[in-house]
Amino acid sequence: MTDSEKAFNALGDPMRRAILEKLRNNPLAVADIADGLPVTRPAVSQHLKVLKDAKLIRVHRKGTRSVCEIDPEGIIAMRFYLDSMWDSALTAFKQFAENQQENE
Amino acid sequence: MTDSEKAFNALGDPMRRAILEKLRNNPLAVADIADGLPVTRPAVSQHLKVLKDAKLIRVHRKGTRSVCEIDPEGIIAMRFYLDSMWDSALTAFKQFAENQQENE
DNA sequence: TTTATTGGTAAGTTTTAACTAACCGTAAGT
DNA sequence: ACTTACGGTTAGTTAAAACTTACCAATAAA
Repeated sequence: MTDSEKAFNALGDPMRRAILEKLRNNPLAVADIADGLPVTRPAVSQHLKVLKDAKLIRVHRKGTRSVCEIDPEGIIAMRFYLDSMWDSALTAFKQFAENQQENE
Repeated sequence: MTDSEKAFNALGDPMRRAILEKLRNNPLAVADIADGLPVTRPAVSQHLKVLKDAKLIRVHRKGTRSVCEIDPEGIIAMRFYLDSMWDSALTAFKQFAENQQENE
């Protein structure tokens, strides 16, 4: 499975998007992420594993704490996929317009 | 729910990504989309509903056929979200670097 | 060396969503 | 008018994945 596939799978879940939102402005420890969310800390821990595997976050130990921050790599992978899709769509529209003109 | 939220939910599913891939280069009718996919046509029909609601595809009737094509609007919504996330991440990294320098 | 703090993991349950089978409606063709 | 092609919808089933509880390991503080 490619990075972008993993990333799309990961961000398909609203809770994981909420987690990523929490990390938008600053790195946070796991407990801080879980705080305020309507799920238990183990659930958050499992989500973090998925986000990490999709390269949407990076984690580094700081004593007993696991500090999480956004990883640009996953974001880039998704952007690349979307840009490619965007280009294809534009090309398809252009071709369609040309075909229309032919059949006039 | 916002457009980008719907779009992320929609593309979270591999089958829906496969469907979008099929539409990458040209519009297709429902049966043509279902052809080759390992699921039944009704399943595809339900996926198309989700994709349409997320503004990732547009559908227009042509006789008895429903012709589907990529809708740029949903793509744009996701790109916008990712760009915003990207900006935040960069700013956060910059701030972190500055804080590091202070504490030297 | 005890005692918190922090967080990862496993087992089992619950919930969600993907899927199929069956059915119906509409438009074209004969 | 009959028939075929094309697709949307519903009900019910199945499969996936999100979640909780319980437990354990590692670090830091007392």
